[in-house]
Amino acid sequence: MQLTTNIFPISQLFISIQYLCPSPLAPCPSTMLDLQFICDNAELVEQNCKNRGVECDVPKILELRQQRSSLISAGDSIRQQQKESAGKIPKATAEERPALIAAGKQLKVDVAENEAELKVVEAELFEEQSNLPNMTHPAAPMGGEDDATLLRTWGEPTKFDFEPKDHVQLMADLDLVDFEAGAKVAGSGFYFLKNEAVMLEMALVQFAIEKVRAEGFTLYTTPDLARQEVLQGTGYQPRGPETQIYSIENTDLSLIATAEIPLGGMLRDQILDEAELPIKAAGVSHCFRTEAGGHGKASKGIYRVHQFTKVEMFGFTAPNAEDSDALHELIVKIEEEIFQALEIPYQVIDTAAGDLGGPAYRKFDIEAWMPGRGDGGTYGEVTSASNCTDFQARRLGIRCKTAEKKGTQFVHTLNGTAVAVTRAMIALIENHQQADGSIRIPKAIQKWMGCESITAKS
RNA sequence: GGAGAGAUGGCAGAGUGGCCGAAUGCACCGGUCUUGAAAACCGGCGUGGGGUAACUCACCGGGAGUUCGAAUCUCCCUCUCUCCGCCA
Repeated sequence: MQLTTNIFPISQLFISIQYLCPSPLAPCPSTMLDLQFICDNAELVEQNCKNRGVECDVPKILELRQQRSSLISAGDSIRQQQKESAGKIPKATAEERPALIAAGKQLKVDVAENEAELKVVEAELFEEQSNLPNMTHPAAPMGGEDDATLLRTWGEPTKFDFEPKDHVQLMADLDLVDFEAGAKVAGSGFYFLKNEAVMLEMALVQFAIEKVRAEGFTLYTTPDLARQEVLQGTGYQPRGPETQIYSIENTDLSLIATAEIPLGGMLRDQILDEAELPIKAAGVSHCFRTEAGGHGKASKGIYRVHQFTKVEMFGFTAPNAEDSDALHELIVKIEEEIFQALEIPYQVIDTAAGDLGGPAYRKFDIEAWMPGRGDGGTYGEVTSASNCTDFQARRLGIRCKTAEKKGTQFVHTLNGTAVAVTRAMIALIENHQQADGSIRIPKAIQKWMGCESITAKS
């Protein structure tokens, strides 16, 4: 079973780490499945783990849950006695008092002991439970990275009647980027965009936010930093040897890897009214990734960088598959329309179970044709849209009240890329290059570029 | 950055060691009354855990502590507000 994503090299190191964290880039499964569900559907859960290539110990979870229940019951009854005994003291006579206080002291010790035991069991249970990935959409293909279903293709790989250049060459020739300066200032993996590339970044962002806004998404710019608890709540692992996240020393803050983090964290611990769902939010943010372990993987130019700008869609829906699947479709539709408007050929894939990462129930990626990538061009990932059902919401504590059911239920969350600027820029530049070395600007973004093509400076 | 005040249920707002999971008002839901509505009156009205259930436990911004007993006392943290300074 292939466990690595297409972004990371296969190595023993990663295989072992990925049992804890299926993809260092994707959220870690510290988010989780409902305990009751696991116990009621033990075989299903076990089968799902096999399909996803994740090791799990469901019988151990069942056992730990049993232990937990009895410890809680025992603790409750001790506390009940404690309350009762303490409650008698004010009315007790002077002679009765010492005995009651002594009993109270003993009960206090018993409670502490019970709590300590419970803590151990719960920690173990939490750990086991956290290892379980989300359930998988019945239509998602089985297998690993190479088993994704090709859902559809739009356009044909661009044909050139000249020798096409890759984006590194094009950007150099047109004076659109300065990697040396980036390295000087912040190190390898950083860059300065320059001249029309700056206009292009702004144009792509502007185009994307207008698009998602028209589709009913509320726009946000988000903090580019988030607290540790928000990172974890969203399912990211902020610290540790293989983290993808930059942390700020002497604080509990980290640079976000995607606006999914602040957008998901935005409604943490809230109870929503079903009537206000779905909530559709889109965020413009910078994304920072250490790309630990990513070196050695072909990554020239701006394909894999430590910082880029992205417009991200995020959704909260009512807790049922119909609603979240519907929003998932909408998100993918928007992503496709953006790339169609940019006149970039692409394909849409339905990611296979073994390559989903922890929180995703289903994931659709758009891979754009990149003429300069690989040998004679390949499709490269430019967007990713996941339905995480209630997996993230459980950890984030985002619930809703529904008319039918008593109490609350965890909402479903979804996320998808509208535009990841650097990746989109590669596809745009490489596909729209002309024989004279200039780059044609698609009509959809000309009004922000202020030109119809990028040409070499004299 | 300095000084002060504060954080209690959907909202407002009491409560400063036991009678408090929490008064009261508003909002909300159900009922009575009404031709209908309003008003009035009656009743209900937080979340989570454990238990087949009766029931029980936890939660007063978060964490640790004191105590037989904590919304209430102590310490740390976070956030909000007011004033001063600084600043894009």
